[in-house]
Formats: sequence, structure tokens, C-alpha cells
Amino acid sequence: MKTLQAVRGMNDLLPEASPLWQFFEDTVRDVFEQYGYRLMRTPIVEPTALFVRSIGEVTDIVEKEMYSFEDGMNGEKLTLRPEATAGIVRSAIEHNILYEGPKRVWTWGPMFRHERPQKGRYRQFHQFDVEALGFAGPDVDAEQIVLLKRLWARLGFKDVRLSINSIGDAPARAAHRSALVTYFEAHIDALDADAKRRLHTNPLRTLDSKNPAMQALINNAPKLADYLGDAERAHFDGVRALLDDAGVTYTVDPRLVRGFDYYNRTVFEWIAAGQDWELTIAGGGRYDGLIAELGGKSAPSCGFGLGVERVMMLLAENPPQLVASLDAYIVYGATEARLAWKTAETLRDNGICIAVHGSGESTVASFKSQMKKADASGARFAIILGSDEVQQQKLMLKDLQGGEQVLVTLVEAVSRLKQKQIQQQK
RNA sequence: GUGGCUGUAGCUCAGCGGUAGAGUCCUGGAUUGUGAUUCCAGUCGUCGUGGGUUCGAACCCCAUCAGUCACCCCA
Repeated sequence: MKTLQAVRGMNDLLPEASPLWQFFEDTVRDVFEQYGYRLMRTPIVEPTALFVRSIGEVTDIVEKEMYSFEDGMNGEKLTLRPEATAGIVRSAIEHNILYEGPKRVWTWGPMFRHERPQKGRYRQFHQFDVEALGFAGPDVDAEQIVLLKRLWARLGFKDVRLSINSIGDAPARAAHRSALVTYFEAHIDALDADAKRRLHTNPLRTLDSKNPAMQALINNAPKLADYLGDAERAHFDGVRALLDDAGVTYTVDPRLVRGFDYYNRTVFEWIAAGQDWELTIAGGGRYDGLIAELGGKSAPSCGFGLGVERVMMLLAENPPQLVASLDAYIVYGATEARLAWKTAETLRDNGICIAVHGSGESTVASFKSQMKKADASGARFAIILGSDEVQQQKLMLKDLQGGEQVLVTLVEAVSRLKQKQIQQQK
């Protein structure tokens, strides 16, 4: 029989890695909630039209990276979500959740893009996603940026930097774009192959070209900043002023553009550097027109996505000290198996997290090997239950970090384990 | 989607036409019921998969799958 393997670009999360993921997820939730964002969840599958209309018909994502298919039952055109914002907005409109005013929400889960996999880039990847729906002011833009700064601090990240830019509103962007196309067309002989190919599809990307021969041309190209109106400029200045107040350092990167058509005004990216890589770990911006575009009442909004796998790469390079989830691991002699099993259940009644050594079909492993398992389990204590302990109606409680062991009653064991739980929480 | 590099034990990798290896992990023992270290012994493989060349292929060739890097693009 042929052994099956995971679909290309889609990864398994193995139990060894999950404590770190859980630490990260808990921290993220904590910070989001601290800013008043509330969880909502939307389906992974959405109508294909939702993404075509929100992300933009001529983007790479829509043209060649979406997992789209027809429902075999009724022929509906469906797509596995490539990003989170569209689904949130669809849901917000459908349930009219902005009826009572603006709302801060967050969501998370798997996203799907059919790209060629690389480090930090997968076909199924996970994002946390934060959206401030119906807020027009620059304060929420800045709020989301400082929220992320707080998150990096909580995670212990140091080499993280921020790029921001204003891409203006749609008319300014359109005017700049056509000026850019005109400019490039006038210098068509100086363009490299990529730039020619992108001339009419994505001329903005050419501004980001790494080709040294193009730099002079790019430096003299029309600047988007020159096309911004007073309101757009004031908004961006507002964001910057708040970031300055918060002591956030950033660089304004005129070349920063984003892949989705719905963005306007503020866009930002947090970029992290690992030992041999540099990747955007969070990116987002304002999308004032999207909700109206998708049929809702106009509601200017701002949001960002956070790439979980990429953050995990950084976390894994400098793992935090994690508190063991198990308080104790119980080991026992052959004749004490039933008692050990029942004792563990009694301890759980008292709020203790405890694993019982799993037995073979007819044999009980030696104390030595059971102790090795106890050590490997990450439990703080081993509880030893053998004939000596049974005779005295007590348990041997061994601290696996210090090595001290004491003979205690069940009640004493509970109170000692509880005490350690409280200490660890501090 | 294009191009380069790489797939050998659970993990990290050596071997590069002639009987599949090391370290680690795991199991048992030295250790009197007790997890580090040390020492001893042992288990573990369709050499990614499918074809081809050859007396003989982990090794050479082709295809394919996967990983990775550079593009494209992006979280």
C-alpha cells in the first residue's frame, strides 16, 4: 500500500511543538482582549465572488493562488479563504453587527494560497486577524500598530522593525498610477523584463525592484505622496503623531504597497529578522471603501493579519521558559496499578493535572523506566506508589526539579501540589 | 508558475557502482523499587517513489513526489 503524505505546503503540528504554539496563542488572545477586541469566527469556505470583489480581480492571489472549486452537489462556486478580512466584512454586513456603532473584532485560523512553498510560506498557513470596523480616525490605525508592538514585547522579540506608508485614497492612487504608467512608457527602453511585464498589471511593484540598473529611473518616478490631498495627508500625520507619542520607531517606506486592492491610506508591515531570514510577520492597513463595496453601509475600517508560522519561527529561535502543564506523573508497582489509577482520578477531582504511566498488556515497566517517562513528561513532580507506600497509606512525592522527596498523605500531596501551582502562576 | 540545490534509522548526517553505517533517541543491564552523567548490550531502514542502464544501483540516467533557496508574489 502506498503511504499517504500531507498535501504539499500543508503542515502537521506535532505534540512536541504545541506548547510553544499554545503559549503564543494565549499571549495573542491576551493582548487583543486588552485592547477591547472581541473574537468572532467565520467559515473557512466562502463564495468565490467574495474574494474576487474584495481582493481584486487582477491580483495574483485571485488569478492563480486560490483554492477554488465547485460544490459537487449544487454547482456553487466556492473558495478556501486566502485571507481573513473579506469573511469578517461579509459577516459584519450579513448580520449588521455595526448597527450599534463601530466594533473591534479579531479572528484566527487557517488560510489557503496555492503558492510555491518556502520557509515561512505555506499553502495552508495560519493568521491572527484584527479588524476595527467603522472607525474613521487615525487613532485606530496607530492603536493596531502599538498593539503589535506590545505583543512583540510580550513575546520577547527584539529584532522587529516597522514600515509604514500612506497609499492615499482611490482617486489619488489612480492618478499616481496613470502618471507612473505614462512615465514608464516614456522610458520603456530602460525597463527590465519584469518591469515591462508588470507595466500595466502592477506598475507599483516596479518601484520595489532590486535591479540596480533601474534605481535611477525609479528615484525619478512620480511619487505617490505628491498626489495625496489634505485629508489624506492629515490622516497620515495623525497616525505618525500618535506613534511618536507612544515611542514607536518606524520608517516611512514610500515603496510599501500591499497585495489587496481594498487598502487605502495607512498601510504598515512589521518585519522580523531571524538568524538567516527576514520576513513580514504582520501586515495590514486601512480599507475605508471595502464594506460599501461589498454592499454594506459605508464604514471606514482598519485591520491587519499576523502570520502565525512566521512568528513561530522567531519564537522557536528564542524559546521562552514554559511552565509545565502537568503537575505530576504517577509511577507504581505491579500490584498497585489499580490504586494508582484511582489515586490519579482523586487528585484530578482536586484540580491537579496528572498523567498515569500507561502500562503494557501484561507487564508493568520498571520504576527506572517509569521515572524516565516522568522526567520526559515535563511534570513538576513524580508520585511514587509502591508496596512500601501502600503499607503506610501514603504517597512518595518527588520534586523532579530539585530531587527532594517526601512521604505524605493524599491530602498533604494535594495541598503541596496546589501550592506549587500558585507559585508557578506568579 | 520559472530556475538551482537536497531526499539514507524517529532526529542530525556519513557512504556515491560490489554484504546499508555513525551519533542521538529508544529498550534492557551495571544500580539494593527512583529521572542527570558514565559504562555495557540490543532494536530500528522497501537508501522519497516509479521506471531504465549494468553481471551487480543508496550511488549512474529519466520521470515523479516532497523539502529548500532565488525569482514571481506575499503573512
